[in-house]
Amino acid sequence: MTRDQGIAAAIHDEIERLILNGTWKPGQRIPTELELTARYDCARMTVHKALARLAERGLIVRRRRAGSFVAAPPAEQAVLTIGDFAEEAARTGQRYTHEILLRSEIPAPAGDFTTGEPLLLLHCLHRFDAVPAAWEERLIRIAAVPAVRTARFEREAPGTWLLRHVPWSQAEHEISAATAEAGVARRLNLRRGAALLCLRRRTWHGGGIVTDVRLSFPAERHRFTARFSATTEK
Amino acid sequence: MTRDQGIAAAIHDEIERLILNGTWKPGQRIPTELELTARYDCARMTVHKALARLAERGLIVRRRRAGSFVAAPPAEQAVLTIGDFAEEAARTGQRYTHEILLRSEIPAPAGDFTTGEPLLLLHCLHRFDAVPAAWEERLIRIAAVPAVRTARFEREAPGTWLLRHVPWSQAEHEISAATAEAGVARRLNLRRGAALLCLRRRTWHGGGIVTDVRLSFPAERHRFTARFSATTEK
DNA sequence: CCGCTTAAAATGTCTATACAATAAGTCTAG
DNA sequence: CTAGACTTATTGTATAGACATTTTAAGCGG
Repeated sequence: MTRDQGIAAAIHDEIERLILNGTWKPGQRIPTELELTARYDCARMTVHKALARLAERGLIVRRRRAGSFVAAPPAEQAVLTIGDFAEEAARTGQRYTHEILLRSEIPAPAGDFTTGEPLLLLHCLHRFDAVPAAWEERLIRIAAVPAVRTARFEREAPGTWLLRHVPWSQAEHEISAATAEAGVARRLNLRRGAALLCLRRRTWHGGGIVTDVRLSFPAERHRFTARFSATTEK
Repeated sequence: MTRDQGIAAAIHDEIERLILNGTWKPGQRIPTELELTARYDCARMTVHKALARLAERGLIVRRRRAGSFVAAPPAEQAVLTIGDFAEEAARTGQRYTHEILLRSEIPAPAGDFTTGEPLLLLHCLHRFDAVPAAWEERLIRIAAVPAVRTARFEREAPGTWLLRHVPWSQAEHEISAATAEAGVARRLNLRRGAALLCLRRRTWHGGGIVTDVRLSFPAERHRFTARFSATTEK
């Protein structure tokens, strides 16, 4: 991370280090741009760029006339990466397969969709090395992705297919736990009442909802992990 | 978001809009800095600043000599905000209380800590409106936060107290589901075998682990939600 | 047609300067 | 002592120019 070239990057990294190792504490005022300009013997714009980046990343807060201050540590945040199944399997050397168990066009129920609008309903079972790993129930608004009508989802699972067909969407995620009722338990090869880790994701594009998916994972076979660092390690 | 002042901000926002609404598609080449300089009738540095910001946010990819391209949409990511209990309760108008049920100094077991090092072990029950909402088991490395020895955790829960005493740490989160075994079930007033949503968080500062906490939530009373937008809505 | 060199296009960074915007501090009148 | 006006320190943004860096593309010799 410190291998970046450039004076501005060096200043940025050095100040970041001072903040992260506690030398400069939250609330403390840091030197002004002019002082840093002198210390590093460079142009003010160069210092400014370094500080602007630190401010954008939330490590410092800047106020005109008052100066720059080390920010208070943020409320705990976690950046979850919801991996693509195929990708995840590849990483762990497992074989991934999926199977569409239901495919049906239905009118939208009340809720997030415009009632009555045509939707595609899919049920899909995901397996890692032939063992059921996730159960997916998905609704897709056909008007948002007309091509979905002819998609067969044989090579790609619906989620992966959509990622390629709906660029730059927004999503809302909800993670919860539940106990398996009979239908899901049978699909996932669990006993009724087993704990499930559930992920619901609704995806939007250009103001309209695109898809609403619920994924259920056997508790002992899946977990979400996230590393959060103040420095948003890239 | 578009209320920012300035030419660079305006250019940034306009290009962002073109990408998000699909006018400029992933992979597509966007105009060069020089072309944009002409289009917006401003200095190259101004355009550069706008594009650099878009690149940092991951909406475009820039390659010298080749040009700038709309990036492929990222793998699904979700930014989870793990709210402070007290804060969360205040937001929903509930009354939050916590109770320390165990406090004990123990030598570190094998694992993430240096074996044998003195730790503080805490068990804590969190309640919303007197109803058990979360069960916390926490280890704190005393050497990392010596002040913890004298902290009483009467007004503040351990997590909140630590946030104030350990600035700018890093953390790793793990979310899973489980079924309640007897001890936890009793604390949370659940029947055995009920589904739990579990969060484990390990926090580091300056190279050393600070605390390792496991939180268990009754499945039907808690969920994590996260909104992800390409635009990292602040 | 291949591999090497060379030119050039595009982005990356820095400098120096100017002026704008904000808000903390200071002074003054009452 | 306080309200309001003024000063000024500090950050925010823009400009124009210079040079560095990277990598595609072109040209050329074999």
